[in-house]
Amino acid sequence: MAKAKLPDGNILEITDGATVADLAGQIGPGLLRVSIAAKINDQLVDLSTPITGDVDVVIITTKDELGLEIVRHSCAHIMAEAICSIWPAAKLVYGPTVTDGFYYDIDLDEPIRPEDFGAIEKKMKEIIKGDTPFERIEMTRGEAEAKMAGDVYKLDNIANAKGDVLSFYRHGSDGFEDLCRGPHVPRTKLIDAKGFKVMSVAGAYWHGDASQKMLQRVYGTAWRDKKELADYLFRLEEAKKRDHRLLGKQMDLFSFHEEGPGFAFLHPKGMKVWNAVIDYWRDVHRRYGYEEIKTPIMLNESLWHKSGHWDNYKENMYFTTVDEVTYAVKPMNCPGGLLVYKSNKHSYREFPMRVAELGLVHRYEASGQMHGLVRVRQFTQDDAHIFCMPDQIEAEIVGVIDLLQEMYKTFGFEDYHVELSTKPDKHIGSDEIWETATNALRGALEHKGMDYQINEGDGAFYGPKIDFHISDCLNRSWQLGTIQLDFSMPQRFELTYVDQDNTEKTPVMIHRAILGSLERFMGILIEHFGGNMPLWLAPEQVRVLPISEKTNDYAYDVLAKLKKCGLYAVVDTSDDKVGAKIARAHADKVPYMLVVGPKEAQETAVNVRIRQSQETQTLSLEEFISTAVSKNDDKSLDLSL
RNA sequence: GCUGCUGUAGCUCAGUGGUAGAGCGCGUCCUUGGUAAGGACGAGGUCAUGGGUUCAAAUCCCAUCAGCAGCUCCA
Repeated sequence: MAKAKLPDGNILEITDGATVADLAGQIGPGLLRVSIAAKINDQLVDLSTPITGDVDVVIITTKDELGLEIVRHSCAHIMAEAICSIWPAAKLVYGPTVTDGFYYDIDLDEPIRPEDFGAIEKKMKEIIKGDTPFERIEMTRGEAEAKMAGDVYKLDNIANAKGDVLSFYRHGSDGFEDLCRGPHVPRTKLIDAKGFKVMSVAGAYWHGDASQKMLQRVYGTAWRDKKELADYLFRLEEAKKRDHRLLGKQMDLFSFHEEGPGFAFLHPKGMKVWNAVIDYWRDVHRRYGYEEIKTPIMLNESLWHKSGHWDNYKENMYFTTVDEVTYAVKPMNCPGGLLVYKSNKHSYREFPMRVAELGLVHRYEASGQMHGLVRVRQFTQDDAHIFCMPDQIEAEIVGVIDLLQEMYKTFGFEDYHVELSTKPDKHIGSDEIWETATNALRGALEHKGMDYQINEGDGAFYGPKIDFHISDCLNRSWQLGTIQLDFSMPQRFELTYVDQDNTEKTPVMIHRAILGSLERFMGILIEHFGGNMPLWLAPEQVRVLPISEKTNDYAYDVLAKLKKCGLYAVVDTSDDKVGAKIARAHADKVPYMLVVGPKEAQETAVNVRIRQSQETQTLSLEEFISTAVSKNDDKSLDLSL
């Protein structure tokens, strides 16, 4: 007798060689109906797997996350069959699951188009409704190779597979087979025929290598049922409404033009957000002991030879020639900053020396890389360089992280992730200095108790780094802050300081940015708040809505007082009804709407309605202003009065 | 950069090998209305750009530019 130990501690005895499905049936017929696969001794297996000996068994059902992933992967197989039946020339490459769905990479000369999705889905539904079993077929590596002879993609998959026994899965009335480790749902009908959708198709290089053939990657999503799918599609639509490119247009914050691809034009309202960010940035940097400098946006080409940018980065740089002298538009601020450093002799007594610059840089990004404000060709880095001695590194990194945490918290960002990148194969500097520096970075992160991921070998050639990433409305991750140690620049530029013993030494240089690019940061801010900016960042903070022309005079009085107190206020004297004015103020995402009519005019009061709320409250004008001003000054994220 | 898709009024989008459309916005007028959109009239478009096919092209074809999705890249 085999013994199966269940997660609840119960031990069931079953006939040796009986399958997981038999076991599930024994526990309860209801369980068998929703069972998809199982874990035997932590190994994922099909329901049809026989049980031998004493084992731990966890049965995976449609309700489990893992079950859903198996449904998605099985759905990928079914989509592959559907595509092969429509395009017999299609060659299958690789079809894994991803967040919320799956994709299948396909090599097919004829393009698959969105208008074909309906036909693919129809065929998939037929296959699901045919309710054929997923059968596992095992064979040796040699047999698998013989079976797939001539199919470069599957032979490649076989070569990459581990172990001597490989498996294929067969389903469908036509006996569609695909190389796969499994497991799969036992029968096709375990996938809800109304719970999946073919989403999109895009190019993807084989092996993710741009020198390889471009395949067609067909994306799909699959859920437990129709409702879950509908919820997902709804969430996706809602997320798209937060897109900063859309909101930037709707809220009149910025624009892009064909005349300058990748160059953002900030409109008056966008500038208000921008300046609020910068004012705050300056305030924080003063408090953390930074000086600020400004260096030219273009400098003689020779400087970029010296810095190494010309050798490593010239394809991405802009150049201009005047009077036969070539200038390079800076892609980074450091060389300019180093010239400032070199203008004087420095002593260890000045260290740590923290020098910040809001530097406008240009990088010629390839056309397909541009994305709204978050990937542009001209952007403003909130850069700073810290010059210090080796034993000051860790304390300085801790200081930068403190500053970063304070700023992110003020903006309401809690949900960022941290990566530490270490020495790459191609690098400069001794192993010893790399180790000291990497330990300093790690030590600082640990001192701050931060969770981080290590990217082994992903550092810059000139030093290790810590990056801070945050996701946009569609869960695409973008880098904001970065802290990089640099062993290259101080040498190339022969930076020195005079140490205690009166000898000249080379300082350690730390590059750091907190917001990264102000443009990118603004894009992320907009998405983070869905356009509903907190008071201190709102481009229009208060809108005064007179009930009729008769109270326009009072409305202008209110407006004047608001402006005098430094609030961005506007009055809406259009001859719309107050309901229409409120609707428009909501659409414009104005934090406070002040409705004023004869009643309010008589009492020098305002009837306040807060954005996204239905409630109103009447306050004296004085009280409203003092509360709003203090919330503005405190950078409060909360609008309630 | 690569694959696919898209480009029509300020914005969002219909549309068709034969006279250019809607809603919102904008302007004027009526309306002076108490909390999520009152009414009338009007202005506004070389249908991205350049070629080609055709009696005829905004529509079909090619190229270019720009944007979108994904891939690759981001020293």
